[in-house]
Amino acid sequence: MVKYNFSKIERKWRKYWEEKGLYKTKGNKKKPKYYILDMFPYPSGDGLHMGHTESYTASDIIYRFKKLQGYDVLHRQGFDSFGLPAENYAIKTGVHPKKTTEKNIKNYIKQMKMLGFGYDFSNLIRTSSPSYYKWTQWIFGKFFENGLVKRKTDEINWCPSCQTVIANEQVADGKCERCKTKIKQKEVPGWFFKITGFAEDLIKDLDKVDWPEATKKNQRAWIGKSEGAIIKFQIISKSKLSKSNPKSKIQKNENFIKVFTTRPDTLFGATYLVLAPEHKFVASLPENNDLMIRNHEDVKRYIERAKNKTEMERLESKEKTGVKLEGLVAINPANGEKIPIFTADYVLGGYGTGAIMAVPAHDERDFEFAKKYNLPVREVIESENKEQRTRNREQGTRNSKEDCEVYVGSGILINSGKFDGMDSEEAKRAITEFIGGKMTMNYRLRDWSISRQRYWGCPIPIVYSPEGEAKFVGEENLPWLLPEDVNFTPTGEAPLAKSKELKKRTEKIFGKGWTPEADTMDTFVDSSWYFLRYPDTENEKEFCSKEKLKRWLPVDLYIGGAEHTYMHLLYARFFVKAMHGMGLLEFDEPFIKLRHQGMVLDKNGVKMSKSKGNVVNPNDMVKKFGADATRMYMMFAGPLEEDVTWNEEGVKGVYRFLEKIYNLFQNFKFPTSNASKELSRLLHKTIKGVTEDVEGLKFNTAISKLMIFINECPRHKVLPREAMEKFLILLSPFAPFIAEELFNALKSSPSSPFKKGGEPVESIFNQKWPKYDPDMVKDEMIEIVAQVNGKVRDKIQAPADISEEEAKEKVLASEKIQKHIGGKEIKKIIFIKGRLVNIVV
RNA sequence: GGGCAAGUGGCGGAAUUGGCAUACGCGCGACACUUAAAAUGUCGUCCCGUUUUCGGGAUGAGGGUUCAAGUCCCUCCUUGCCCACCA
Repeated sequence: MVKYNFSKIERKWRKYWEEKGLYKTKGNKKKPKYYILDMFPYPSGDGLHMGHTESYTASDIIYRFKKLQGYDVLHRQGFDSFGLPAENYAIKTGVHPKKTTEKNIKNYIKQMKMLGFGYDFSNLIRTSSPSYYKWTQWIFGKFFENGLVKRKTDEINWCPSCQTVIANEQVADGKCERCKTKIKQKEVPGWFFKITGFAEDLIKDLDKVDWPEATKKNQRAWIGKSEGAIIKFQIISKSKLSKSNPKSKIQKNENFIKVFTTRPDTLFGATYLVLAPEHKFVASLPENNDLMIRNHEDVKRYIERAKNKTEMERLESKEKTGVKLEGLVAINPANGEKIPIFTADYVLGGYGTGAIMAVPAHDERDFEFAKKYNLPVREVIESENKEQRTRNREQGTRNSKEDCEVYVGSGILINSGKFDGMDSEEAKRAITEFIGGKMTMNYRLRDWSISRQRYWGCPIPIVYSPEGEAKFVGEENLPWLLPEDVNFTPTGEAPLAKSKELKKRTEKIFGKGWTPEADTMDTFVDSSWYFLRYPDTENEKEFCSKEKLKRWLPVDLYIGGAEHTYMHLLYARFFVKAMHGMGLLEFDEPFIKLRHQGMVLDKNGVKMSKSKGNVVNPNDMVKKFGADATRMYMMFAGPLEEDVTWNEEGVKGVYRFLEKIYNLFQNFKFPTSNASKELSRLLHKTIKGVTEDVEGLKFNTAISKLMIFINECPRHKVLPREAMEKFLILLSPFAPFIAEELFNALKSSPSSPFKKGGEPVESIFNQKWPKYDPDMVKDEMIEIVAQVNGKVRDKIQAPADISEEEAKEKVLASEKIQKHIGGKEIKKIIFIKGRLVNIVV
C-alpha cells in the first residue's frame, strides 16, 4: 500500500496547468463550439461555499468532457462585484468597497484554482471594473435611445435600512430581501426598463428552450398573463341625484372608474366597486367639484394606515378591511344599478387598473368582504352540475350573512337579463361588447425599476440640463466613472449627489447648470448581459465583436441555482430580446439549455447557514481529502438537480476509491498486449455508460460505473496499458489531478510507471475521449428470467440473440418452472427479447 | 390557500423508462493480517420463517389497469422548496 499523497499531486498539477495555459480558449474554428456557463458569484467575504463548489464542479466536468470530445469549449468565470455587502462593510469600517471586493476576489480565485476548475484565470471579468461597466452603460444608452427606458415618479418600494428603492421582485413578504427590513411605500423618481412590452415574447419563447419545466412554469406565472376586460363604471354623487343640491344640473360624463376583470360574464352580479388605497381617484376627490365625498377624513385615515401596515398585521389577520366612499355611487353599465364604492387594501394598486368590480357570488375575496360589510350577493352563474343547480335555484339576491357557497367556476348565466342561459365563456365577450368595453390582456409583470440610491453600483449615465431634461452622456464619455470622493453613510439621498468631482465633470463636459444623475443601477443590470462579454473580454471597441457573438452564442448549457428563476433569468432574457430588437444580437434567447443544482445540506439534512453554524467550508474538505475527492463526492452523493447531503463519512468512500486506483497503478505492470475479451467488454461498457451519463448530467451513476471497473480490475491478470489509459481519461473530468498524475506516469515510463517519478509528458486533457465499439458492449451469453404468472422462478443462460421459440422451449424445460406450472393449462407465454419469458397459467 | 418536487434497506442513493427491486458507496457483522489497534483484504448484510435448500412478504397508505407496476391511473398521508389577496 502506497500513500496517496493528494496534496503533493494536486500542487504539482495546479502549477503545471497554469504554466502551460491549459485553460486558455484557443478558438479553433474547425471544431464545433460549446459554450458552458456558470452563474458567476458575488465575491462575498465568506468565500466560495459548497453550493458554488457543486455547480462549478458540474460545469467543470462538462467542460473537460466536451474538450476531450473535440469541442472548442468556452468556459469563463467572472464576478458580480457591485453590490450592497461591500458597501455596508465600507459604512461600518471606512474601507473602500473596491478594496474589499478585490481582496475577496483574490480569495475566490485561489479557491477555484484549489478545486481544479479549468477557467482562464488571466481574464476574469468584474462587473465593477470600468472596462466592464462601460458596456453596461453603453447598453443602457442603447435602451435609452430606443425608448426602452423611462423616468417615472411612482409610489415605490423603499427599504428604510438600505436607504434605497428596490424592485418588486426583491420584496419578499413585505420585507427587503437583503436585510429583512419592512418595506415602505415612497414617492421617488427613478428609471425603469420597459420589460412589460416584452411580456408576450417572454412567455411564448419559453417554448423554444430546454429548461426544467418547473422553472418555465414559474416564469410564466411570474409574468402572469390573463385575458379579461376593461370596463368603465360611471361615478356620480348621491346628493346630485336629489334636488336638494342647488348646484345640481346635468351629470357630467367625466367621472369614470375603469376596472379590470377576467370575468366580465359576471358583470350583472357586480354589487359594489373597490379601489386600491393607492388609486389616484381617491386622492383626487377633494379637488373634484362634481363629486362630494362625505367621509373624506375617514378615507384619508384608512389610506394612511394601509400604507404603514406593519408586517405583523399583514401576516396574522388576513381579514379584509375597507372604507365606503360615502356619498358616491357607481352605475353598473350592464343593468344601470347604483352600487356602492369602497377603498380596501385587498385590491392591489399595481395590478390591472387598481380597481375591481366586486362579484361576491363568484369570487372568494369579494365574498369575504361582502360578508363582513353586509353587502348584497347576487348569483349570476349557475353550475352545469345538476345537484348544485337545484341547491342554488331561486335564491336570487340574498343577504350575504346567509351561509352560501362561492362558485368560481364557469357555467350558465342567470339573473343577467338577455344573457340568461348563455354559456359563461361565450358571455365574456358578449357582455363586454354590450356595454362597450373591450377585451384585453393584462400582465402581472411590472416595469423594472433600476434606480438605486447607493454608491457601489454602476452609475446611470444620464445628465440633466438646467431645464431638467435628461440626456444620455454619450458613447464618447463612457465609461461614466463612479466618483471616488464620496461618503458612504446613507442619508436617504443618493451618495453620488455629494460628489464634487462628478458635478464638476458634468459641468465641464455639458456646461454650467448641468447636473449628473446620482442614482446607480440595480446590480441585476450588470448580470443581465455578462455572458455576452465572456467571448471577448478584452474588446475595447465593442461589448463583444459580431464575429465572436456569432461563433459562441447563445449559451449551450447554463448551470446554476433555482433561486434565480424569477429575477436574473427573466432580466437576462429581457436584455437579449431588447438587444435582438435593436439589431445588436441575432438570437433572442440567451440560454438554450438550463439546469439547476440542488442545495447542499449538512449531514442531518439541514440547510447550511451561518446562523445555524453548520456551514462546511470547501477549503477544509480539500485540506482533509483533496480536491479530487471533494469534487467527486459532491457529484457522487446524488443527482445534480437534487439536494446533496454532505456527510464526511461518505467522502471517505470516494477517497478510498481514488486511493485504490492510485495503488492499482503502482502494483501492476501495464503491458502493451491486448486486453482479454472479458476486460474489453467491461471497458467498452464503462465507456458507453460514462459517456451517456455525463451527457445527461448523471454524474452519480457515471462514478459508480468507474468504481465497478476498478473493482473488477484485480480479477484480471493482464491490464493492458491502452485500456488503463482510456480508463484514466474517463476519470479525468471528475478527478483531474490524480488522472493527470497517473496518465503522465504511464506515458513517461512504459514498464514501471513510477521509476522515473512521473515527469509531465503531455496533458491528459489534450487526449481524445474514448469511443466504444457497439459490438463490444453486447454480451454473447445472457440470463433469461423465467417467470410463472409474473414471478421469477428460474434464470436460464442463453445466447443473447436467442429466438422466441428456443427461449420458450428452454424455459419450459426447466424443472423449477414445471414445478410451478403444476400441470395447469398454459394460457399464454410472454417473450421479451433478451430479457424474459413469462408463463401465464 | 396555490404551484412544484420528492417519499425505495440503518444511511446517501440505483433500477435499460412497464420486464430479475435494492447497482455503487457509507455503516454494520464475521474472518484474515497484527503482540495489539488502525489501515487493508475476503466474505456477508431488505424483512420473516426454514437457516446449504426452499417458501412468503416489502418501494409512504389504500385501490385500479396489466401476463408483469418503484415506474401508468385514481384517492389519501408526509416532507421539502417556491409563490402567496394578481380580480
